[in-house]
Amino acid sequence: MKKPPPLPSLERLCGIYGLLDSLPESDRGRVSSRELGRAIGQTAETVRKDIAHMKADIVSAGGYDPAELKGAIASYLGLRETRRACIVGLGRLGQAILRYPGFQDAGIEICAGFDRDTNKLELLISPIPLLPSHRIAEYVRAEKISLGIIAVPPDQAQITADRLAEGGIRGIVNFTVPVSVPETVSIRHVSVLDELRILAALTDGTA
Amino acid sequence: MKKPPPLPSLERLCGIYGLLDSLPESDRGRVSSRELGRAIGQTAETVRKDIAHMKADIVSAGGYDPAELKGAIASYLGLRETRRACIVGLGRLGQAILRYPGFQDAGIEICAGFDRDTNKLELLISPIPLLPSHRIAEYVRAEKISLGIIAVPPDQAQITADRLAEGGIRGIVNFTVPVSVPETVSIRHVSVLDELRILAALTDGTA
DNA sequence: AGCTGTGAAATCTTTCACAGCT
DNA sequence: AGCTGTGAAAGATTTCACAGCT
Repeated sequence: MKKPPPLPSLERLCGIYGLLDSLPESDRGRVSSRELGRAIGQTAETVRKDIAHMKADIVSAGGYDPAELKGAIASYLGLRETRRACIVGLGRLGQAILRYPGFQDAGIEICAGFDRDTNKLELLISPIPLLPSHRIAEYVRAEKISLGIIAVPPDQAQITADRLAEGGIRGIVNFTVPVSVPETVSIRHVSVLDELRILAALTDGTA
Repeated sequence: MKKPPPLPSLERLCGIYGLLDSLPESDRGRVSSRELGRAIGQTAETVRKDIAHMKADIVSAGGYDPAELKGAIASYLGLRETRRACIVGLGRLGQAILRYPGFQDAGIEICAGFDRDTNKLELLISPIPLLPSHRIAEYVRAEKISLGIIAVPPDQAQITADRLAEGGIRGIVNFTVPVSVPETVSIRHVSVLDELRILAALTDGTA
């Protein structure tokens, strides 16, 4: 990407990209910054600024062309080439992600699953390789996997992160407790509980 | 809460709260702003400012007492009384959340599940009531459920949000495509795909 | 020695306002 | 009439720096 955009802007652009991606192909009309903003809970100006950040030549006659905008975002964010990702932890959550159909044509390829329990590995049916967790570092490195998803029990979170880091992973989506990683690794923590608590705080009686 | 804190601060406080919550009870030592910051990826100053926002009387002799800090955050954010939540969509993801053990003693009580497919409702075994989706509004209102989780297929996301809103829900965690809700409802969108894309952008060759 | 609390500065983001284009 | 692009203003957040406490 030409110049690292502010993180909030990057997050919004990814949201917009996902939105455009889920738009039916048939939707030939143009889309305005106001509509985009409403969909992701932002103002039209913020959306325009985000788009302006990209400094892409976008035709903006009465709104944007969805396909063109999507392409511009993809180029800007480096989403053009598919990134290889793996999941560690094949419990309920891990399997749900493993089976999530949305990764098709989304620029992300889930190409391996890991679990500590070798019995489980044999029972699960999957089109992609499922391997024991002790092979994470080796396999990630060999297969040039750059992104990882952690969906293991809390007490295994840190060792999982360590193994991924050892394999040279670049980014981690962490569904468990916070872990520490080397500076070379970007990490995104996601927690339903945290989200629910944020909502609880936002909506308590006094608010 | 005394005064609505900035959203980023609120998010961090929730993160810290979760962290303290997952700390072993035995951990009698005090915890410093630096440690907390490292765990959630922030500077010590930011953490201190967040804590200062609460204007709580916290003893801060060489760090904070975990239990005291946790209690202060709980009071401040209105996390003291348990909030009732429901899940809509009992596919793989919905079930994973339904079965997630972490809600115990976490101030959130998942007290109903909904799905469009009545066959599925009968097959699933659950200690909490599972009901058909058309009953959402009625049940949410009757049972005073204030938070909802949307884990349905994309094409049902909007109608699900509408039903939750109709039932008077206060907040929604949305795992699907963006939906629009009345201003009375707070919404948090969470998407693995978005997170992976953000990481992809953050870690592409040029970064 | 280490840690917190906090004003002040610096930085980053968003909003406003309006010119220009279709 | 509606929409984008963008400088300038406003606003919010983070970082700095240091006094004060244990």
